[in-house]
Amino acid sequence: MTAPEPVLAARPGGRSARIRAAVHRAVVQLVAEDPADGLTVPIVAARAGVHATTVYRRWRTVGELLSDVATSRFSGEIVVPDTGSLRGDLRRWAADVATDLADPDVLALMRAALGAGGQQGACACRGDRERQLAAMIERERARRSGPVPSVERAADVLLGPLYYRAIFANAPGSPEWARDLVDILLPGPVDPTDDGARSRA
Amino acid sequence: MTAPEPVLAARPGGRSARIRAAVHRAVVQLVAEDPADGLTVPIVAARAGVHATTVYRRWRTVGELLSDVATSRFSGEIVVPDTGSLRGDLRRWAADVATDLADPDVLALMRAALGAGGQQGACACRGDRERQLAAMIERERARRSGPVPSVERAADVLLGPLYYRAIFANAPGSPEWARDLVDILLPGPVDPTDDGARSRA
DNA sequence: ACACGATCGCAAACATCACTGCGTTAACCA
DNA sequence: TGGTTAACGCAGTGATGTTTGCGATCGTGT
Repeated sequence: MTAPEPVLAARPGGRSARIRAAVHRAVVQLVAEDPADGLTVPIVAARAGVHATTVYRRWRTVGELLSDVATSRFSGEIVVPDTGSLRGDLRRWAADVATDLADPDVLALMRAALGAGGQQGACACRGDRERQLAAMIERERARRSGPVPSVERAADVLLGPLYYRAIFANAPGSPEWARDLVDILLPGPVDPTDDGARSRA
Repeated sequence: MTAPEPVLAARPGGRSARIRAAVHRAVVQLVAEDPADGLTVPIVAARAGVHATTVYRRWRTVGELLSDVATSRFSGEIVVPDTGSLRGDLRRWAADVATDLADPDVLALMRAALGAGGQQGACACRGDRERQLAAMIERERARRSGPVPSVERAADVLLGPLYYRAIFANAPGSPEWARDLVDILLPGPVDPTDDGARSRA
């Protein structure tokens, strides 16, 4: 009642932020270098130029650390486009996601987060993407009155193939391929004006 | 030229097979019990009633062990149906895969194999499924002369959503939902006789 | 049934990891 | 600008994981 927000107000100051960034960077590097090799706290700490104790205190286990890194990496990296139509939005967005998933380092991070982070890690990898999908579909629902695909179906048809190819087939799809996935979700003739390709105008 | 197959003929006799089975069973159990907890060789060995040395010698790392277990688990578990039509085959097969993926233990094993096994683990989880898909499509190609979807597209539309829901969304689809995925791959009116549901006749 | 050799169990040595106080640094606030 | 305290560095310790050499066991072919 006295102070505005007294409880649990952390101290995200300069040093903490610097250490957090260094550790995150170290994790990304190490996972990219040798995905199979078991990641341990001392190794990460050494690479980050930080003491292992610090890592143990901020992130209890390697799994939590990986989940945290994955959450940061897969949040805000892609922006929701606004082309004026759902088809155009989805096409550009799918192409962007495909481009992002084409980076081997990203794949290594996702696999590591899935393995060590379990349920937590899985959510870290897909949470933001599904939210973006929901935002685009919700916007379309407000725009038009006709039938709009559900978020679930959009995730099945778009994120399913995208993530499957990247993680399991280890052959990330091209942006063009990803763009065409939208035609599975939205049947009917393709309106040339609803293109997700970078307009040169 | 002298002996039939002299070189590198291992000794897959009774004891080796027994130990292999015990270790595999231990891995499945432990991964199912606590997916996030880091799996180590001593822990697996203790559960299997085998000495850690043996595990270290047969499988060099935990990653290789997990890949091996995943390969065994995801091979031969599902048989390729033969209903007489591609649509029927795929519908029943997709439903079977969905049923298999609904087991939390299977999900835990897949995540662990992805994390520790890397590329190897990923292939272990999808290899047999994609081969089955190719077999069904190849059979259809020999049966009819019309257009038949490619294996790649079938994997995108069927395995993509199936695996995505299981691994990332942690909400495995129902067999009925999986069955309907086939209608995305094979457009046109659904022939009632081409059903993948268990016929009660 | 016998001999050969691959595989396993065992124990010890070694390396690494995970955790715990305590002193020090530096971010936050008045 | 100075005090307060959360967060970090440090060193030591117990626990755990990994490797290696040797003797024993059990499958395999004759």
